Amino acid sequence: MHKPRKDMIAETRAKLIAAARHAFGTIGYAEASMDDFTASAGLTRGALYHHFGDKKGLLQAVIAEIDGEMALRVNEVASKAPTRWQHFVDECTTYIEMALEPEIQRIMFRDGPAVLGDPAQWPNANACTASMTEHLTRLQEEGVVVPELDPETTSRLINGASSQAAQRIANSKDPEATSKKAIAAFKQLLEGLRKKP
Amino acid sequence: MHKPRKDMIAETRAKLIAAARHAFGTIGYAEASMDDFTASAGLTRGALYHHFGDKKGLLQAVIAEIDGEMALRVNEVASKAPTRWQHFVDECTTYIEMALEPEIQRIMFRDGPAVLGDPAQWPNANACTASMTEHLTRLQEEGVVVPELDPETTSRLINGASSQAAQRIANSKDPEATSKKAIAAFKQLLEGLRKKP
DNA sequence: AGATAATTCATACGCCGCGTATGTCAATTG
DNA sequence: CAATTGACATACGCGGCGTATGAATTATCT
Repeated sequence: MHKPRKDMIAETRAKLIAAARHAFGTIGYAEASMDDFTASAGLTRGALYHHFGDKKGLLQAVIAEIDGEMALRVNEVASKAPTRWQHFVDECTTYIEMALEPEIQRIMFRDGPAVLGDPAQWPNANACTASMTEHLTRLQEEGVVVPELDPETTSRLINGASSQAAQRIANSKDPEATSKKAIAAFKQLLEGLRKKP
Repeated sequence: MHKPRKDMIAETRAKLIAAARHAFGTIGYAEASMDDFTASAGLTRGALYHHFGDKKGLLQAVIAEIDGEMALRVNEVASKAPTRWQHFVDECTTYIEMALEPEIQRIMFRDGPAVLGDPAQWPNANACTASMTEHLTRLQEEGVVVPELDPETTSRLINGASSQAAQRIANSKDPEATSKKAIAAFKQLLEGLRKKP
């Protein structure tokens, strides 16, 4: 009794994504040879081109997967905050923490934008920003955040700052100390969004 | 009467940098063929490898040149502001405006970081951030900006947000409207840095 | 000034990675 | 049980990169 065909396909797709994700996350997109990492999954480039069209298509699939995971983690952590504002701040700092992981940093914040362009235009990879945007909208409705801002624009800016913060921490000689400084500066910027009493 | 040798060398270096800058800024680093753009400068890859070591080395030279130009422009514009805080804000918004130019956006904010890594670690390409960092330090001394922040960290975060703002504007259907929204959000974030009276 | 060394670039070669075209085998469909 | 579709592997050619080599000009030394 063999597995049904659909399962086999899903399995090869998953294997390719996993192998590519590892290669992209370690040696980087440009240096990752398709022959090499398909072989490491027990396959060949034939399978890759069949399922994903080309190398960029596979990168998109990897990014979609990571984006989904990040959104899950962000919601999980932030949902425990007492106030909505705190929820929002936790969301942002969690974002920074995730961006510290080499794989995420490399794929989502460096090679991804270079190969696929502006992250705001990526298909199937906006779960994180979407969540942050929604919280900002709510905070505006509740009068916590100044009302004249465009939520999505704001969350994208925050996203950019997060990415820089993470890079700075990751490349630091003393990540612990740098992390404190970066998060402090970050929170200070966020304070600018609050309505003054 | 021939030109002295030093001038000839400087000229070929300049020609290579100019050709590469154009190629990198339009079709992008990865797509730019060394054979093609060296030929467009009337040279071959031999000259490139001799002067810059490899393709990355040439990218570094291009980046150093652009960075210098950006720092000049930022200082020029911002120095006309009445107060130091306004000077600082103008500096930031000028930064966004420059990041709107396709060549700068592509080379400094997309391909550059992907190929050379964290911009904070680039040699000979920190004039812009250095200037912003210094102004932040002064503003802290004058009591305008909250004192507990690390100036360089803060300016790097701002840098990241600027880059995102610029990308958002550049890819927008209505750049005029998006620009207003992005700069508004950006200024709001900067407000968080100010000491409350 | 003449010989030698060093510098500046061009040319030639081989390797590797990518994309496409083609082939093969299994699974589905009627 | 044919016929067809889909899922991969294999084979081929092209282009880009890096290096090794070569040629011509300029600097250096005696």
